Amino acid sequence: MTTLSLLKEHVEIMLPEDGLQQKLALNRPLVIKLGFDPTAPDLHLGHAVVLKKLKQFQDLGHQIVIIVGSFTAQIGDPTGKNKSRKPLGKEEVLANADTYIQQLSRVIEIHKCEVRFNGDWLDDLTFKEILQLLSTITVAQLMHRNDFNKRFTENTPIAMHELMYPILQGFDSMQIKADIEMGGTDQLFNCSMGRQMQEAHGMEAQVVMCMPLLKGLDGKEKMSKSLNNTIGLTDAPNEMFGKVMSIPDALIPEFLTLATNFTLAQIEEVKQINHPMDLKKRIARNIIEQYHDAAAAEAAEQFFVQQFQNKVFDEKNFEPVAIRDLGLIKEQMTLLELCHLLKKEETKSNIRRLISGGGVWVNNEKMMDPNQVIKVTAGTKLKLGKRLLVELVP
RNA sequence: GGGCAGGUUCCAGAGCGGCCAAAUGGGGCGGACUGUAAAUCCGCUGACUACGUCUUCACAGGUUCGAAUCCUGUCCUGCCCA
Repeated sequence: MTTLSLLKEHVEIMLPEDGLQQKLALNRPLVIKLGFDPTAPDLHLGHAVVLKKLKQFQDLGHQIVIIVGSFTAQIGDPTGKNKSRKPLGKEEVLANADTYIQQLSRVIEIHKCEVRFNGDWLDDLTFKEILQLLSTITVAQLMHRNDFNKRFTENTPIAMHELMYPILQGFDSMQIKADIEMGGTDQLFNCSMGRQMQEAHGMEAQVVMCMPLLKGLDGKEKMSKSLNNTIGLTDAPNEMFGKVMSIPDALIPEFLTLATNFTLAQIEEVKQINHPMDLKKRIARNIIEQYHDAAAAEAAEQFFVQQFQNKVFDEKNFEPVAIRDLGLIKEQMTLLELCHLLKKEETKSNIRRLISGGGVWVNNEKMMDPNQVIKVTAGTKLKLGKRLLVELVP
């Protein structure tokens, strides 16, 4: 396979179409830009699609520049959904950037990347300079952006500063003299703004490469933290396995090409597997191999088969929780109280509903009365909802 | 600046003086079925010291025995006009 076709693999949008080969023809390390907002610093498989592509560039000796949107985070990429975003403090930005970078290193070689904060150049812009920037962009151009257009025609508000977001992102590209900007297809507009601005300022326009957006566990929306349909890069193996098994079958081809690291030949091979369930298992294992290791993948599969398919409530599948760590030391308490201690993030009302709805088992027996008093003793096994399995230990 | 229409629970969207913690749909969470798939069916979906209590319908006051619903002011949004 040629370098070009390898790099083009899975790419959904390339702007201009022959841009990549032209850049490669320059025969020098290219500056590849990837930006992110340091808001929700949890990377998932959706991000990984783009990151894996970056890794390919990196392996070929190109320079990756990560832009931390320390400034733009305060605006927020206008999706229309995030209402008023509270400005992040400096420490918060740094902390988020840190965890983010740490997670990036699960896919790319972070020590070879350059990390820049766009506050470095955006913070100090004067109003005059800003106006100069703005003068190269027309309202009609901005309105081409899908999101703006939609909101405008639907009479939902668009704040002025939201219009600035793509422009600032374009400015970032000017600053670092990006040759290529990568992103998901949802970034197409923002990225092409960079092209236009670079050109307007006498620079060579960057090439825009957009990767497809991986769908989330619900099979409908794109994978996104706020939709709670993600498989996180740092998720535990068992969690990853279960999540992959729960995707709708219709999503299999997409996961196969975008979430696994199978080669095209391997994909063809794996596709021969008949039962969708087995196919998903294969995918799940591959994903865990990428972010953990083969042994973990093996173990996760075993766990899954035993726990959810054979419904064997094996001792070792229960997560041990020390009674003394529960915080409340009482010999007896109501089921409600105990469950709440095990699922602190839920409201008691929710726990109550969970119990009354038949979602709680104690020692393999369904308990539907929240007020049932039970003895808190070591060896007690609880199942709360579909996922949480707990065994009390001293 | 003027005229008009609006701001309701996670979202969309009813309600327009008591039967409203608020219809309906979506989403979410449980349960049945299953392959932790899809489809289908059932229950739940403000909080709590829970057969009762408390806090919600932009905000602040007011009228009423009683307000999401009426009045006044404020803030916010959209449309039209300037």
